[in-house]
Amino acid sequence: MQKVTRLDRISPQRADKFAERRAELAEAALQTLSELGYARTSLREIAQNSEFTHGVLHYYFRDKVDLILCSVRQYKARCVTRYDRVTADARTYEDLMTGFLAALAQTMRDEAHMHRLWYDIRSQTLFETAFRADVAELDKSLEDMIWRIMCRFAELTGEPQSVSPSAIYAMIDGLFQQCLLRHLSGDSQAIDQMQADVRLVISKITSSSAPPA
Amino acid sequence: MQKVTRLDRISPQRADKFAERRAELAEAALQTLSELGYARTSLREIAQNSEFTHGVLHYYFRDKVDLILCSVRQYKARCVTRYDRVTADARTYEDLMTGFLAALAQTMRDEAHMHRLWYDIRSQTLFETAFRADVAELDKSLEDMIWRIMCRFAELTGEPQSVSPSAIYAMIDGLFQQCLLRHLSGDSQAIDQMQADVRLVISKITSSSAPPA
DNA sequence: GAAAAATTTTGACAAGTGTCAAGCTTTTCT
DNA sequence: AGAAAAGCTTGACACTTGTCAAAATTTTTC
Repeated sequence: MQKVTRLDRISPQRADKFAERRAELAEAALQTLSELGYARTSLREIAQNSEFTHGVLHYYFRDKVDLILCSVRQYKARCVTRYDRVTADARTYEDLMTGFLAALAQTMRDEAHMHRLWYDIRSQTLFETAFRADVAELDKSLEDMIWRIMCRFAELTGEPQSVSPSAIYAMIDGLFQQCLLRHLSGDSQAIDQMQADVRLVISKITSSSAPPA
Repeated sequence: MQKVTRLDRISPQRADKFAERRAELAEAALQTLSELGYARTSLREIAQNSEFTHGVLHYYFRDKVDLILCSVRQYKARCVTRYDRVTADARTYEDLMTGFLAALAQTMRDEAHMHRLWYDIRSQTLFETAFRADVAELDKSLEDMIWRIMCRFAELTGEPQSVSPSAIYAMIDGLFQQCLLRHLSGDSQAIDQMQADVRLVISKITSSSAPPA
């Protein structure tokens, strides 16, 4: 009973064009989602942020979930390699620290709206199973990204890692999320504050010390 | 041009009854929100979780925002004093640690649905200014709660505090949030994992050590 | 117990939602 | 150039949403 649509055909020539449009519409969806949030984003609103009308969305996507899933995947692709240059360039502990903190600050300033969308969708995942797999995958990618940086820190100090990848990611993510809320609420000191906090926490984490008896 | 409604009268006798109904309906709202999430919670759905019909909501609340705000405040009242018994009872570092970790685990098991609502609404705050003040206040209360525990840790070790209240809260919140997502996704090890992570992080944080040069 | 006030239900409204099918326009193929 | 396919628009559908007013009911007051 499966209806045959454009989505099932695999014309190798046309596939590019089709995928291109999908990406274009997914981009419009990202734009809309980051502006309005998940709860208030409608297909018509998304279409208005593109150069097409709302009907076209069902030509390129099975349904709303399919569209949003595609958007999230597209967001991910841009997101995960963002900090790797920082790791590669740093030659000293302080170099790496400064570079990492600067990258965090720049992300906060330039991509605040995209990141609030990320947190919004991740919260949706607490209720809806639909996005769960994709969100978990993206979350893992971010964790890996942070872990690469922490490994570089460990190399530069000579100390071994003692905190697990997922834990250190969760902590930095928590600090970032807190900063995002303050930043969007108009707190001009939010970014500086976060930088100081992250610096201190990393210094604590990367130094070995016996836990108290 | 302000319309006179029941909300403006201050019959000192009746005020209790009125507030009681409000609380009752706010409770139904909490129930619904924690089950469906913010995006899919409607007034009719809330009414169905109460013993009234949907129309009554506009008798007791100005609008939907008023109702949800009231719910959040009600949620807060129960939430913030939850861990204070742990602090009071503990006589040793290990006591306090065990008690705190047990309280975290119990919260995760018993109140997972309520806490996903909390994260959902906090994410809404990234887009909407309506809840911002209340969310910030509740967030601060939770921060204070965590800080009281950390102060007790500091007392028991004799070491001074070095990480700011907001930073330590953000980190533990991050760990809790990560655990919540795993827990709701069916990961049976999520709680144990969180306990181990929190234990390690607190031990790192509460021990003094010079940051690397 | 009747009048007045408070409470609750009912039903409607205008607006917005995801979805889809029919038709129009453009591109592609032979 | 003509036929066929792909791309896109339009308009409708069934349904849900927040809001509100009028009526029905219960409670209080005198």
